[in-house]
Parts: sequence; structure tokens; C-alpha cells
Amino acid sequence: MSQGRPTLADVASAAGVSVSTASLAFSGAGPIAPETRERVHEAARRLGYAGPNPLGRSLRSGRSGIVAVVIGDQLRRSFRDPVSVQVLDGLVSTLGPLGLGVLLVPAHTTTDGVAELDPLLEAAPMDAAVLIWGAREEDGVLAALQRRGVPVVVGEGPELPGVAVVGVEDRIGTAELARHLLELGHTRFGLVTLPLSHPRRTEVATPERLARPEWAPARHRLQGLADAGVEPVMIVETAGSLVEEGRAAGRLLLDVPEPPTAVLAQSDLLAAGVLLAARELGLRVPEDVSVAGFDGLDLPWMAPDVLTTVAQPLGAKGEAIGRAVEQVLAGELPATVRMPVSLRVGTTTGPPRS
Amino acid sequence: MSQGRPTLADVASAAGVSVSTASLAFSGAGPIAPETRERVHEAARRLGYAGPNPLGRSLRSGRSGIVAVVIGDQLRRSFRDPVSVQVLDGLVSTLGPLGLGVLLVPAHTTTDGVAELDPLLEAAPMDAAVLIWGAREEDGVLAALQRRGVPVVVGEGPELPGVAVVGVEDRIGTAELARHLLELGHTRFGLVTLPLSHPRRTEVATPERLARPEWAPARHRLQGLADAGVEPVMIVETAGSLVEEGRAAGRLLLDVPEPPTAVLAQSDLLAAGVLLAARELGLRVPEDVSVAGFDGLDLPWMAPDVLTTVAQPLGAKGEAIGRAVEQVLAGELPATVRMPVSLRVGTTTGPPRS
DNA sequence: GGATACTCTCGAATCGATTCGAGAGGACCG
DNA sequence: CGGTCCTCTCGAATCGATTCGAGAGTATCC
Repeated sequence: MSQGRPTLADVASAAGVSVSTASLAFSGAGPIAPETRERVHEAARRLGYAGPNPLGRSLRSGRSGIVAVVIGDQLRRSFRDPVSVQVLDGLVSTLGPLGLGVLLVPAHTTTDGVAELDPLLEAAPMDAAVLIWGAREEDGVLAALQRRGVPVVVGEGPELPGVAVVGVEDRIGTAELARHLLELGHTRFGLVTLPLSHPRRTEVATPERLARPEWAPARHRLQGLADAGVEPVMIVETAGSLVEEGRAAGRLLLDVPEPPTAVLAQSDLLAAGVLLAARELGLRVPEDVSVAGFDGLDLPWMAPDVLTTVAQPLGAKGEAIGRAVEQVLAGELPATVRMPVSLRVGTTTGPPRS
Repeated sequence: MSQGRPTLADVASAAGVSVSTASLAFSGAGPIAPETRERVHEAARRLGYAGPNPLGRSLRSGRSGIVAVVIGDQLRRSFRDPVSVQVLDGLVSTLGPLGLGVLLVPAHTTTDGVAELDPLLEAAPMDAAVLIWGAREEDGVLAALQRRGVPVVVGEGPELPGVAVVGVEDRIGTAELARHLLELGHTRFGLVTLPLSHPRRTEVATPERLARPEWAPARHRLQGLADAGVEPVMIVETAGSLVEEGRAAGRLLLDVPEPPTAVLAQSDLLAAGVLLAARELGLRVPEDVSVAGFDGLDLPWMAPDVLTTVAQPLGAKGEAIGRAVEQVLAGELPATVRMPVSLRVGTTTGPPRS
């Protein structure tokens, strides 16, 4: 058939061999005479055949070679945070050598103002799916994937039956950070949290939402604080881990008669925002207020300040997720991985003004 | 067959209809009695059938519903730049409603220190491919895609036969920016460029590389400068659009006996780095040195400075790329799109110290 | 020379769906 | 009551590859 792109059958007949032999010439999965293989390749070259069609191959093998990464409502929002990007980078570089590609799938699509599960979630080819930023049972994403029989790996919990989890010791890390500030002598803490459940606005956290944090990272870090015995005088919940959100939160916390002497933010970008807010309010850091974050990002524009933070191994986390994907594809259910974090004291924390 | 996941055939027999009827019940592409459809769906529900297997469907239709986005060598590097992320966001939100997913494909893989074309490029299923950051004929990516017969859309040129191009009027924008600085009275310009060809280190640009800029955005912006009659006294080429690179470039340009009075950077992140370098060297902006960028990013941490820049419609560019993809999938070759840019004067440019 | 072993090639089945033309059955009309 | 039309369902072919067992042909050894 000269119409359309050539198929293996075309190549086979041009080379004067059977289709099965031609297949062998490309896959190498079976005995074939070097001369025959060369003849097939030669024919392929002549016809402009660029190798077996992945669609046919996938159907036969039942594998698409695609791993879906489910992203939040807006790509922009997910990826403006270097944290996600670094994890994704580790993931891609682990999956690549395995011949696996990463498909970006939005969790929801908004049609006429109504958010629904993205059709890709239900219909795109995928051998496994990754939820980098935790899963909430409520939102149906997990259910949709499990109905399809797609194995799932989630970053940062929660632990759900049949789901592989890769996370960091953020509870322990937060506790360590809190103790660092306690040792410096702080007693009045402000806290800036990541979204506790479905994102909304940046404002003082309500007791109801604090009582039931659906989002694993926020929950763990809250627990870490409690572990260290810290009870913040004021807690602001943000709508996402962005500098602007942190700045808004910082203003809420610091632009009051008796501001806290230390502000803990659940992410570095939020902490950076708090720092900006402090600067705008004429507060010196750390003399007037200490600020600490979480993540261990390298933010060159913060120079000469160096943020005190809890560093998590982001790239390695992505790689661990990649390995977990490899395992679920092999039919195993990987054990939960919790990666270590480390306190990194910078220049933004110090003793409170007495 | 009770082994493995149920197929359409299983559902059909459970519902007591033929496979073709069952197919109709899901696709709706043909007449079917409502009652029959309901019976099929009921059987599907009972068997835990989550809808037609995309692999089978793809093979039949010849369409995978996947658009590859080819990214640079490191994901981290590509996505640390908000520019790419915003374009990608526009792309994803245009492609989503069309039922198309975005597959991230690295251009190269490094095995044992040797960079090769990533196997996914040659083997992953895709209906079309997008090169967000321009294409160079040299690197083989384009050739590999064209050999496969995959239609390609590139962002930011160059214009190649059979390839759709979406870009911005960066040449015109740069010229406008240059004239703004000329009008302010500047005569000694420093220039910080994006990589001119294959990325390497941040250092003073060699005449050879300046003479033959392979990378379209860098080339256009160089041309724009020339259009305005500006000839920089010193040009530094960077290894990529990152704050650190800009900072290094800024030090090279400004830490000299007679520094330029205005520094033009080919991207906002580079300009931000130059700003940092200036600050570190004790130079006031814009009193001692004016700094301008390109892109129109919203960088909250630059406050209270507002960068003078040329704003390009990043999200809209992604959407335009998405529409171009739609067209190439329909078999058309879209005309080259050049989107308008606009000069946005901030607080980082002013008259030179006389 | 004949049996055995080995190497390579081939035909046919299979993966899971879609699609087209054919035909069964019922409704309607004259 | 017979014919026509319409609605719905079905069987079979098809998409492009992989894989397995069978078999042809040649080499090896006694």
C-alpha cells in the first residue's frame, strides 16, 4: 500500500520477507540472520518507515509507556512553585530511561463555570498515574483512576489502601524547626499554612478547617508544631504556595499591635512572601521578627538573606516516586517511603528582641 | 473471560448484545435503543468496566490524542523559567477541551555522558509535537519528528518548510525598548543575551557566536537592537534564562572601571539577576544604571522595583500554539503567527547620570 | 548416508476497539 | 393484506504490530 505512511507489512513485502520476520528485525526479540535484518532495514529506509507504530505495539503489549501526572486545577499554579518542578524533574529523569513518558493531566476541567473531572483522566492511555501533591479522597480523582484499574502513586500521602505513598519526614522536620525557635527564646509564634483543604482565600484560619486538614502536607506540618509544643498565637491559611500569598499572610500577621516574634511558614515561597511583608512594614529580620520556611529552595533573589528552612530532597523524592511507579508497574505494591529532611539554619532566625 | 480487566466483548456478552452494539452504547455514534444502551451500561457497571480501552480505540482511529511537548535537556531548567510554564499553561488549557493530552518529552537523554536523542521522541505515541522554545535544525529533533511524519508546531521560529510557527514581535519590541533608552539619553549599553546557540557558560560573547545566532529568540532580539541603532559596548551571553545567570552576567558587565549606563537583558529573569548584581555592587537603579528585561513577568519579590520590560502575551501564545496544533491535526498548515508585544516602562530605567 | 541438531523464517492468532453494509423485525400506508 | 420505510442490531473486516509453534533448510556427527 503506497497510501498513507508505510506499515511493517509494506516494509516486509518490500524486503521480500514475512511480517513476523520484519518485526523481528526491529525488535530483535528472536533469532534473525544479520543479512536479513539488514535487508529489512534497508527497505525501511527506502520507504521512509520510521519504526513500528507505537499504537499497534501498545495494543498488543497492553502497555502504553505513559505515566500520567495529575496536576492541580491550573498548570500555572502548580508549576509556579519550584517544589513541584523539581519533583517532576526527578520523576521524568527516572522514568525516561525506563522508556516511560510523562503525560500532564489536569485533575479538573471547568466547563461553563462547573468543575468536572477532566475527561483525560478517564480516557487517556496510561500505565500508571502519579499525584505529586497528595490526594484527597473527596475529589474523585483517585476513584476515577482506580475504577480504570490504573495503579496510583501519590506524593505526600495520605495513606490509602492499595496506593503507594512517597513523602518526606515533614512532621519531624517541622518539630525540629520549632525547637530551634524555642531554643532561641521565642514564645509568640505566627503560622502561615498551606491550603488545609480545598483552596480558597488567604485569611485567618478558622477552627473548623484547622480541626480537619484534608491536605496531608499541611496536616503533617501542623502536627510537627504540636509535637514541639508550639501553639501559635495566630494562624493564617493561604490559597497556595506562592510569594504573593505569603506576602498577604505576612501582612495579616505582622501589621498588628503586638505581632509574633517568629513566623513559621509551611513553604519557602510563603516564607519569602512573609519576608517581603516584613520588609515593607519596616520590620528588620531577624531582629524584629524571625522567619522560617520549609522546602530548602534555592532562591537567589533573597540574597543577602538566607532563609532558615527545613530542606527536603526534592529531586530525590521525584526519583523515589519514579521507582515506586516502576514497582507498581511490575505488579508490586511499594512500601511507603518517607525521606529524611534536615534543618538548615540561615540568617532569618535569631533571638527575639527582649 | 473473567481473567484480567473486562473488555467490551465481556460487557457485550454480559448484556446479551453484540460487540458492535456495545460499542455504539458507549460512543453514541449510531442509532441505538435507549433501553439497549442502558442494559449495556448496567452490565458495564456490574463488571467494573470503565469505558473503552484507549489503546484499542487509538489503533483503530490512528489517533492517540497525545501532543508531545519537547523540552530542553533538563526539565528543571525549562520550567524554572515562568515563561515556559505560562506558555505551557495556555497550551494545556487549549488542548484539554479538544481531548488532547500533553506528553513531556525530553529532547535528549544522556547515557554515560553521551547525549542522544531521547527514545521517546522516536517511539512515544503522538499526533503532533510542539517545540516551545524554538528549533534548531542542527540538533536532530525536528528531523526525527519529521521522519515519523509527526506534524510540528514551533514557538519562536525559525521558519522552516512544513513547520507551523507561533512567535511574538520580539524584534519590534526590542527596538522599541532600545529607543526608550536612547531617548533617555543613554549611549553606553550593556547587553545580556539568551543562549545564542548550544548553551554553555555565561561569559563575554565571542564574535563568532554573535555572528551566527542559531536560536531564534536571541537572534530576533539582537536584530531589534540593531534596528534601533544600538551597538552595545559589551555583550555577555548566558547559559540560560535564570536569575543566577543574569547575576553572573551583571557582575561581568558592571564590575568594571567604566560600566555601561544601561543594561538590556533578553529576559526578565536575566534582568532580575542584573538588578541583584547591581545592588550587590552598590549601584543604584536607575540612578547609576538602568536595567530592562523582556517578557513582562510578574515578579512579586522585585518589589518595590518595577522592571522596565517588553511584555509578551505568554498565555495567549500558548493558546495560539494550541490552535495551530488543532489546525495541523486537521491537515492544514497554519500561517505563521506573530503576536504583538508592548513596552512597559517601570522604575528601573531612567536618564543616565551625566 | 542417515539421523540429529540447529538456525532461521513463516503463517496465524491475538490485543480491544470501531465502522460499514446487511438484514431482521415492526410500524405504517394504501 | 402486501409493500415500503424505518429503526435497531449484528457479523465481519480492519487498524499495526507481536508472538508462538511449526516447519524448511542446512550443518554436524557417527
